[in-house]
Amino acid sequence: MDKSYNHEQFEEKIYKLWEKSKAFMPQERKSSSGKQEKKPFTVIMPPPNANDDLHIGHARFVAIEDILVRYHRMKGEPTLWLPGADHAGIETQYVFEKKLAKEGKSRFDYDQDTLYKMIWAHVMKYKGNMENQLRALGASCDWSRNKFTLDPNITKIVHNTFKKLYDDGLVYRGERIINYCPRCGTAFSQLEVKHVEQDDEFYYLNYGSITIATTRPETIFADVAIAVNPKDTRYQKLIGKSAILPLVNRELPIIADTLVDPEFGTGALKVTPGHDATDFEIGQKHNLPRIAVIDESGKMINTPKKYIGMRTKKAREVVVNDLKEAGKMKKIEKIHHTIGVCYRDQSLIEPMLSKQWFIKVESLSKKAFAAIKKGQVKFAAKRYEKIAKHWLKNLYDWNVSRQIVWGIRIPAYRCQKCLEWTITDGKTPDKCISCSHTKLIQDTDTFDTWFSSGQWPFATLQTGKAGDFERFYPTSVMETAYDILPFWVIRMIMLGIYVAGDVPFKDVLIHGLVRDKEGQKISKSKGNVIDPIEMTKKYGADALRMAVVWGALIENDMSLSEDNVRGQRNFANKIWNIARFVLANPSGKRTKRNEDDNEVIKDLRKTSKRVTRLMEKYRLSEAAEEIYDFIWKRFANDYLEKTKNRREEAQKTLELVLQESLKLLHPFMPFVTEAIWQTGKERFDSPILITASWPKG
RNA sequence: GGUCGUGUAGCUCAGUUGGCUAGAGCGCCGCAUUCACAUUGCGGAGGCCACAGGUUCGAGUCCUGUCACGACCACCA
Repeated sequence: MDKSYNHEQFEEKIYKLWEKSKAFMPQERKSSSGKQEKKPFTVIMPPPNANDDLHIGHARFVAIEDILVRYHRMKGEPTLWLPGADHAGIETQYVFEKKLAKEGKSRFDYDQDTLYKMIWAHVMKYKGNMENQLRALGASCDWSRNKFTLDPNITKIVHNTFKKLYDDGLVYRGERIINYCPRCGTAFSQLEVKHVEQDDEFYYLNYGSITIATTRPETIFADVAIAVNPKDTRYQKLIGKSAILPLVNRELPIIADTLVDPEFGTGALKVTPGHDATDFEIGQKHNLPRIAVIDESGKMINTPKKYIGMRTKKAREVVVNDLKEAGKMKKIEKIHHTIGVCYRDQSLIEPMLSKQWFIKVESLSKKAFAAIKKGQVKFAAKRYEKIAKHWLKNLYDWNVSRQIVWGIRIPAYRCQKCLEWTITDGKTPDKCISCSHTKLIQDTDTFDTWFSSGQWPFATLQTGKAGDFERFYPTSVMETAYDILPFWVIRMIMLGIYVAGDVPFKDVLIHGLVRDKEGQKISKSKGNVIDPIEMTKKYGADALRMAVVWGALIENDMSLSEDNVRGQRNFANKIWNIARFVLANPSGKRTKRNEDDNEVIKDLRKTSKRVTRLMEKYRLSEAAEEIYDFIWKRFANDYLEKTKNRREEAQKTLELVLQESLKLLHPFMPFVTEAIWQTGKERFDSPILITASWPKG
């Protein structure tokens, strides 16, 4: 054995050894007495986006899940960790469009089919890359069951689910105010809109009999009424009268609605149902028309001629100027308020009218809520249960259509004669369901990525090997980051219950983010990124894995610095050198244990017991520290030193303690422990560590 | 405005039904070198556990309030 552990020399070889041993696949381990196999332990990997390298956050989830999986595998449970990749609709298209822009091209230079194929090629490259990075981190997942969200049999399931929802009356196509990003050219769901605070101008405009205040004067042409609060004494006598829209002198009715806040602005609201969600609601109640003055590219329409075609920002300037000239601008104030921006590119979200496919969520979310309440889904950290429940109670109907090509095309076909829609399970229909006309055209929209990934646990198992779904569903634990709890976790519960008839997982383990050593969020713009692959190359996968679970509870954010990784590399070297010491001597024959031997074995058992208990409670950082402390302090610094003048006598005990230490540490640091095991395997109780038996407490 | 959460050594964090003489890693200081490992060993400094009240034989741990910070949500045009 070398003087220090050289990870580069072992990692690839050992990964291949594991794969060859088939340990990554769930093993049938019927006991000799013919009893049933142990209950399987199943984890569906949150599929990383197939559009980029893994980042440090991925390294943390890989470490956490792999630790759990390896632990349960060693306990002899048939263990399945099912890997996959996500096509990540909007994110991937966004990345790809940036790449096109660099070449001076845009998505509008290609037809839908060509663009789709180009993105496909791009994604396939990154998908393979990403999978190799998972291997480099030591992920012991079953590659024979690897899945991609755009696999034909997965999209088939997604189509079926949509059809089922439609047949059950849970899908409708509705004109609603949607969150539209003109730059991305697509609508977003409620969850994909970020709110940021900013200062803006607040314009007070003269509408004849009444003054209104607005931040968006360019939308006045879409006004259809003025609303005041019915209790507002200032305006009560104006209700039923009319106001005059400046610049175009259109008459607007003054109506009363309780949604108007009398404290805000002048207490009078310009009702613009075409470009504001609240106004839309008011408009519906009062049966008002809807006018759109901004189109999908963010340009003005349906306005006086001079504004048509202007971008909204420019239009605002010109309108403000015209209002001033017309003497209709009473005053301008500053206002600090919150606006919606695209979570992807931070550009302003335009609320606008659009026809989209919606899913009625109420019946689904109620069942999901009940499942959590009944404990069918348990959250390892209670505070996330609260958040999940909060979300399930506050969901709007889910807009699942996106105006992008990169995704699963919605199986909705529109009749060219009667304009009715025919929904199928993916097949092109022969004829329209309402008029039997035979010319139909498919909707060009694709599904929200979360609609397909919300079906991931049952979709992956139903399209896997025969019997997988029956054997592994519901899965044991869903481990994922808190920032996608509302996007993903609650949708999986909703759709899992609805389609597969049972919750998708029994436990939810939410992990926190990895931050830099000052506790700052990691981002490319801050320049504080920690590249997991670079760390792996420099210090070894074991060191990185240990570092990303070390020092903070799984559910909390953690700070990581290179020093932490280096420290764990030192620990890997420590166990290597312990082994070097122990394995240097020939295996002892019969030996007499003295008090030191007995004590260390007793402590080993205590440690094993504690570690096991901590693992069951997902307290991985404490388990890691327990093992670290035992191996470094108790075993190396204390016991091992005491054996130096009685090597032969203590040899058997040294080997036993080493063997059990390697087992305890293996889930955390799989490579170095297996490397040692293979070096001295004739002295240990299994030919390969990955499937050796977990120490008894 | 609402919800969730956080404030413990220089830094990053543990401290799970109240018993702590408050811990770990990193950092810092001193000493040790042909011993499995300097990717090391031994020793050490460093904390009114945010603040103020309360419950209790006993509170870092429970309750109330205050202050500070963070995340998320919301129809304030």
